[in-house]
Amino acid sequence: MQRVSLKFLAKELGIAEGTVSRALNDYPDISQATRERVKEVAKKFNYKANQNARRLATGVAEAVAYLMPPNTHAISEPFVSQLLEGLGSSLAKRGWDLLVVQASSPETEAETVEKLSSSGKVSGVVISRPYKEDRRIELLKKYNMPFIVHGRSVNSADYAWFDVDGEKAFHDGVGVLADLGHQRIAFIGAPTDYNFGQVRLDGYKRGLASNNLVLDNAIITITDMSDDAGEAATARMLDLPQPPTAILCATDTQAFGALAAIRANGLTPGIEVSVLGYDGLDFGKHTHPPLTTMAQPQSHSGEEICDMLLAIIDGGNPVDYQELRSAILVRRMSVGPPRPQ
Amino acid sequence: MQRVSLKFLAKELGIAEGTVSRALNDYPDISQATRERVKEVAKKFNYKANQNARRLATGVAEAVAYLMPPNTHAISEPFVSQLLEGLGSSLAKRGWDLLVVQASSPETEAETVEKLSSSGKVSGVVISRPYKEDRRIELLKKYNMPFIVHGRSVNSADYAWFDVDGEKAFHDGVGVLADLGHQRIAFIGAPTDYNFGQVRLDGYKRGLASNNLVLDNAIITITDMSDDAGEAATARMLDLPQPPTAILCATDTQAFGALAAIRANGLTPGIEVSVLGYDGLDFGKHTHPPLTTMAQPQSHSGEEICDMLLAIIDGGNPVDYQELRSAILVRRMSVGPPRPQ
DNA sequence: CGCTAGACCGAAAGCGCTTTCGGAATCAAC
DNA sequence: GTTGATTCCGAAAGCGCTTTCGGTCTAGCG
Repeated sequence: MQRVSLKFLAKELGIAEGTVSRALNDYPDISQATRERVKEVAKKFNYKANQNARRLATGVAEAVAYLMPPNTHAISEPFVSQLLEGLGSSLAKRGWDLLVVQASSPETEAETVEKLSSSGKVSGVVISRPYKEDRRIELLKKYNMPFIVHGRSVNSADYAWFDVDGEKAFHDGVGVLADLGHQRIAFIGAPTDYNFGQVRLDGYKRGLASNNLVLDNAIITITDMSDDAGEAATARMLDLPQPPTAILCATDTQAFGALAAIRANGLTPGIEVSVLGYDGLDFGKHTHPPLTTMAQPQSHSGEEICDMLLAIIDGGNPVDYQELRSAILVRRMSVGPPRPQ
Repeated sequence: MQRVSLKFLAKELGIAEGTVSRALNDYPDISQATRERVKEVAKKFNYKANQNARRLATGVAEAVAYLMPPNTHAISEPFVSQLLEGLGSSLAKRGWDLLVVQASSPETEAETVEKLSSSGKVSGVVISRPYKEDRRIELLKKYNMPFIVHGRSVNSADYAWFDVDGEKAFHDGVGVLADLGHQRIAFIGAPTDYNFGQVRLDGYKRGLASNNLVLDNAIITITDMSDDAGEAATARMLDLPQPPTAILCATDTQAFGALAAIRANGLTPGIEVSVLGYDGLDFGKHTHPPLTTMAQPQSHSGEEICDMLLAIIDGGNPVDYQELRSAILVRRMSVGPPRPQ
């Protein structure tokens, strides 16, 4: 199979290489006639420009990278999949590529970002779930690489981001529980070196204050975002002299574990102990009982993030691209009024 | 920030560009001394080769693409995430890139494959969940692009693949149900234009035969792979004059829906009606009751698939890379003996 | 001390495309 | 019929790297 290049087409058409290129790229200084002739022959021979050459010549990569969250198994988390899907389809429409890159280890992360920035492979990158202080963000800024973060770090004034207001969500979350009559509301949180972990904790605390509830460290557990961790944390807190009547979880997955622990204790989630999750996973419909949760409006966030990034690549000011969304409550069966004692 | 190129380094070092390149790439005709000197300066200036130039010059892309399954929302399916993660980490170790590409629409799929093959962007591709007759596979063969398919099409003799034996799994699946005493075993399947859909159906039918059970089309429903579809199918079959006592589902997600339909009918899954899923999703632990399922051994399949593909890119014969795995039964609570009538 | 091998490096030719620049051809207008 | 403006295209110079080829220099040998 003869590799069909510009040169080949040019020879075939009897015109210059540069002319073929300009015709294909719709330059205005090419007559309608030759433009059509060129395109026709190109299609006939199924010509596809060599992307590497094109990128080298133009200096634009027409590709963006998604930097996987640092912890392992992150991609299996639904939010990553959702995001990737949105990015992918949005990019595909413009003919751009989506690179998904994983740092092989936390140590090589900086290296990875640097390589991404200097190697010309991509014209922009999106990262998610930043730490409070995130090295990647600093690096990206330093290298002047357009980027957008899905989430925020503590200091988010000078870059583009797309985030859901976790502080508000958790503040309001204790609100719904308190309104139901709960006085002793536990919190299962995520590691606070993640900014979202910190923020959700902050929201919880502020929610307590707003409802004149006392903060009790005994019913606050910071742990990782797995169902097993949620289960262990719940089991422990249920054994307390004064167990909580409701549990607020930083992630749905933790909440799944919480439900299991409650049942294992012979109690009924939603009746004896309420559980409120966060994420809005569809799976939550199928838990026992179905999980009440605060859903991230992530339906088209991938597309939106992509659009924002593209705008920045086109020269937009990152600061103009900061979007804050609100979570919305999905009422299912795991939250109810406290049982009268 | 001065773009640091080979030329820049060469000038800095006072030696020729080509020499710098050869030093960096460990050519044997460079003295130990200059090699070290070059590498040191390269590191000092944080030199990263422009990948586009490199790829253009060498003709090798050092990247592979994952072609997303054609249906929408496919990426949210756990198997895709798992695969992507394995591919990504495996590739990262070698410094290769992972492209995830989505055809913007089914019509443009062929176009997408052709572009992938001709544009020099990648040196190999992996696709999953092929149709019985899959256009992409034909195209990939035609263009002589190294590839491996996750799954198989009907005619899988002449390319590389990695698959789980769905036929056997479903044959054995009706076996475990039959051994428990079930006589009326329903099947909720996936569209049979997907090869895996066909194969699972075939396995089910053969399982019926092996256990001297009659095949009744009334309790076979081919539908799509969502929980809602599973729920609807189950609801319908439960309303039959002779409802099934057990239901075999092509995917766990359908099984989740089946559980819901059974409960909605006032019955208890695992007691009155058994449900056996397929996929081995972790989330199945949290359904009500926990889902018994046949798990795909997908822990490191991404890595394995990557290794196989790389071997083919290195000139290996695709036919030598065909791996068939077996699903394993994960016993949870949704399967039990039929209730004596 | 002259000569032949290596060892090491410089020069240059691409890789396949884009894009600028200028020249030829065409056309209108005087 | 000449001029000036247009239109259209060819030529050529890169983009930043790799890789071949040949030349210089040193070392080793007789």
